[in-house]
Amino acid sequence: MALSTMAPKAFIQHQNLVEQVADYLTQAIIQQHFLPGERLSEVQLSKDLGVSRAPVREAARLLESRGLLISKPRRGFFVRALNAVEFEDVFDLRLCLERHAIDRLAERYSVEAQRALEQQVEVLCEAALGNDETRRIEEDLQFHRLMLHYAGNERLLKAFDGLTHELRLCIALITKTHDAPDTIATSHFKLLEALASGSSAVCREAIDYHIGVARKFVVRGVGEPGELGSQESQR
Amino acid sequence: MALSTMAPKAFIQHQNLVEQVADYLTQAIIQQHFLPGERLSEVQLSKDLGVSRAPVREAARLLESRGLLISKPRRGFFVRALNAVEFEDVFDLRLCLERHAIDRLAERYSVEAQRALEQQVEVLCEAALGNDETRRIEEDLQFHRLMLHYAGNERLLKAFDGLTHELRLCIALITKTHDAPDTIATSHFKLLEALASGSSAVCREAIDYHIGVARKFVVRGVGEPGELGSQESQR
DNA sequence: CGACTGCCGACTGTCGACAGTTTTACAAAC
DNA sequence: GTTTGTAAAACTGTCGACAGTCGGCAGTCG
Repeated sequence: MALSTMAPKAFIQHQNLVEQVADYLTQAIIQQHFLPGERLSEVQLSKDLGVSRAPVREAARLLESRGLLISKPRRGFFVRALNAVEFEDVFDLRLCLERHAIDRLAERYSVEAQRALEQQVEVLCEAALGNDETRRIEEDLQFHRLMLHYAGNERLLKAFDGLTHELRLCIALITKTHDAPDTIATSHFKLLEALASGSSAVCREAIDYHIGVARKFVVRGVGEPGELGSQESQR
Repeated sequence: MALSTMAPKAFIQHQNLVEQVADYLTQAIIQQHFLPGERLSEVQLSKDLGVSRAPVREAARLLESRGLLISKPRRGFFVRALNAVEFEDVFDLRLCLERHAIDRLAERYSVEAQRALEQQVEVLCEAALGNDETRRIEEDLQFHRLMLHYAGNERLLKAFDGLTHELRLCIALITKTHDAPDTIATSHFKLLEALASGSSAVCREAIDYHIGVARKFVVRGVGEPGELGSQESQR
């Protein structure tokens, strides 16, 4: 067999049914095939996907932990609905994490990190010129993931990853976030400049501005508060 | 019936088996009945607890999302082991969240928030005098939960709650964190003073000091890096 | 005509079982 | 003694099924 020529990491995707179902559900929610607040029937999903209820349940639990679904005991799972306050909260938390990250990163800004970020900005700019909105968003998020990664705190990155699921939901709920390509480029270049300067204050100002722009784009157009968004405290 | 005199919220606790199993597992891990890195057998747990494997699996998934367990495909669940770096990361993230929270809280410091926090400090001081170490930790965490809550960002609080599970694990892995009662008291009173001052800089200094002390107490005595702690990136 | 009560359908929570895979134990060969 | 190959045992991933519960609807009483 020619297996030796392949990447050492497992290529045969042993992708669990759970992950497949989770991916399917995530896409369906992001693309609004399920409306916010809608109830998801486990049996219906099992039938549609041709699997049993066990993986569907586990996938739903996974999406619940990611904030895309809400579980109500003996009632089932509902698609998370976000009101304006929750929108603000998500972006505020993002600001919190990224402020900290850029601060840490400025302290330990290696050439490796610099090159990786510059390269990602190029990829992002290229994506911004194309028509694929989804890819643009993903490359944008990837840039920020890299920032968090090189900040040197994996737990911080994990928290950010947890937030990105909701972030994608926020972005998806707004039909148009299409910035002009040059806006995207300069906005990210400013972050690189700030990092290169090494100044904590400059970095903070840059990230505040950067996220402030994104927030403004998204928050505009959010209407009524949905009542399904906030799960009550569980202690 | 005298039901009308009781709280309107549901009294009969519909506690799922999943939650019960999750609580049991959490306690067992915190109290080190399961050692870090140890493999958990689903069938064994089902037999021990007298339930089927389904709720055990779901509870394990829940604890995985909380960072107390690690799942390896086709291998099962393992108790999370934390190395020194991960310890630092947890406290660094905590610092990140609480810095942001105290900043937000200082902007909107209501008398209601002030009274709630002061009351909680009293409860904490009382707990510090007793012998119940667990209760002291819980009351301490509860104080910080209140801070996050009154900061006005529920998503921030949720992130903190997610972190507290790992935080408890960190604390549990250290045998002695026993601060003197007066240290605990003054440490928290300083936070109240800082909030009352309304100065962002003062607040930041106070929270940095507060968490710095806690971190020092915990990080000391962490030895070898455990290999099970870091799950590789999944994208 | 409105409110309450009991029943019905649908669904979730839980269970036991089967198939495929990983681990372990053991024997054989170098 | 170390390594390799094989087989059994244990375990996870998945499935179908049953029981208890929830929401809605019809029937009944005031």
